Amino acid sequence: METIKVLLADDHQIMLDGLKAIFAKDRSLKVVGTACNGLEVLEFLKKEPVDVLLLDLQMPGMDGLETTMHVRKSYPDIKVVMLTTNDEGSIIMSLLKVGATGYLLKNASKEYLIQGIKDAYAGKKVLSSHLTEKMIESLTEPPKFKEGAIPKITKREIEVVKLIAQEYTTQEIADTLFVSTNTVATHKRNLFVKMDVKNSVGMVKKAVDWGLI
Amino acid sequence: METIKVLLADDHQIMLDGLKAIFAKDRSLKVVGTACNGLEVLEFLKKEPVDVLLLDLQMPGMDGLETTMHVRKSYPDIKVVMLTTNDEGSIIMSLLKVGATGYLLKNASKEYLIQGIKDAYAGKKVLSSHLTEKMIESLTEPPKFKEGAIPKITKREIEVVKLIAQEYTTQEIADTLFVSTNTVATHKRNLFVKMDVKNSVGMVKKAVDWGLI
DNA sequence: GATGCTATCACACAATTGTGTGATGCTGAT
DNA sequence: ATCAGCATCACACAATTGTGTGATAGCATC
Repeated sequence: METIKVLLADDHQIMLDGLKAIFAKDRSLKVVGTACNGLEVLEFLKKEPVDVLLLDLQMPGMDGLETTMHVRKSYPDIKVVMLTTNDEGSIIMSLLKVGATGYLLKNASKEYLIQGIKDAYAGKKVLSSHLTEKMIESLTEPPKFKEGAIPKITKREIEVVKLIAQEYTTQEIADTLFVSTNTVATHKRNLFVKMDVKNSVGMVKKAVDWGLI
Repeated sequence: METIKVLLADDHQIMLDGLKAIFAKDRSLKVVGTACNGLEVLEFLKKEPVDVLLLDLQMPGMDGLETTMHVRKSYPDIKVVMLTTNDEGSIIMSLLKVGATGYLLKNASKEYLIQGIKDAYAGKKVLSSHLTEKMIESLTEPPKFKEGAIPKITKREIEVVKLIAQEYTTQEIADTLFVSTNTVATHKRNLFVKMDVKNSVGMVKKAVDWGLI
C-alpha cells in the first residue's frame, strides 16, 4: 500500500505535535508537513504534493473555509478534511458545499482520526457520526428554532412572497392574483412589518431562510 | 422498558408481512397496525396512538413525503421513519426538511431496521450510512455543475451584491464603499446583465444559489 | 500601443417600490 | 353577537430603483 501524504494545518503547535504523534504510529500515513494558517498551506502546496489536507477550522488570517475554497480551486484532487471543535450544523453545511471531503471533531479517537484520513483518501465523505446528527438537525430544526420567532404568514401573503421572489413586479403580481396593485402593496407592507425587513430583498432572503419558498 | 408502538405502511402486502415477522422477534417493539397508503395511515392515527411510523416512500395516492407532512402537522410527536429502495440524495433532503426522523433502505439488515426504530423512538435521527454519503454528495456536487455557467463576477461587484442582500440602499452602499451612487448603480446594472436577472431580488436569490454570499 | 476589462462618475428620466391613512366585507372563534 | 384577523381597495406622495447614454482613467495582456 502506498503512503498517504498528509499536510496538517492548525494554529496550535501542541495540536500539530499531537497529531504528528498519532499519525506516526501508522505506516500508511506520512505527515509531510505542517502549517499554522491558510497561507502557509498554500505556500506548501506549491512546493510539495499532498494527498490529504487536515485543516483546523479556526485559524488566524485565512480560516479553514477560505483555505478550502482556494485549495479546491487550485488542487481539486487534494482531499480536505476539516478538524475542529466546532459542531455547528450550518457551518458543516457551508464546508461541504465548498467541497470539503470530511469533517472530524478534535476529540475524536486516534483510531477514528486515522481511519478518517484513509477514508477521505479513498474518496469517501467522512463525517463524525455525531456531526451527521447535527447536520441533519440543522436541516430539520431550523424551522422550529428560528421559527419560534416566525410570525404567522398568511396563505395569500406567501403567494405574494413567492411571486416577488420570482422577480415579479407589483403590477404583475396584481395581474396574476387578479387583485389591484393596492392590495399587493398592502400585503407587502404587512409582510415587511411581520418579517421585520426593510424591502423585498430582505423579505425574500428571510422567506428562503424560513423555508416559506 | 415500555413497548414501542409501530405502525407500518407499505403498498406491498409481502413487505408488510416481512416487516411484521422481523419486528415480532423483538419484545420492545409492537406492530399495532398496518396501512397500504397515506390515507389509511391518517385514518389509523385518529383511532390509535402510535410511537413510530415506518413509511414506504412510494405508495399510490398519498406518497411518503406528503404523508409525512400531514403526520408531522397533526402528530408532531410521532417519529416518522422512511423505508425505501430509493437512495436519491435530493429526495432524502426533502424528507428531512419536511421532518422525517429517519430514512432507511429496504435492503438493510433486520438488526439495523430494529435498531433504527429504537433510535428513532429515542429521538435520534436515523440514516443509513450509505445514505449519508449520498446526501452529502447531493450537497457537494451541485455547485460544480452549476458553476460551469457562472459568469465572472468582479470582487467589487460581489461587495455590492452582499450589501444589497443586507437590505442596503444604493445610497448606503455608496457611502459604505466611498463611491458615488452612480457607480453603485452601474455595478448593479452590470450585475443584472451578467446574472441575467431583472432586479435586486432576483440578483440576491441567484447570488445565494451560486454561493456568492 | 491597441484592446479589453474594471472601476469610477454624470445626468436625466421612467418605473417601481415603499408609506401614511383610512375603509369595507367576510369568516371563524369566543 | 362581537371581535380579531384576513383580504380587498383607494389615493397621494416620498423614496428608491432601474435605464439610456456617455465618459475617463488604470491596468493587464497581447
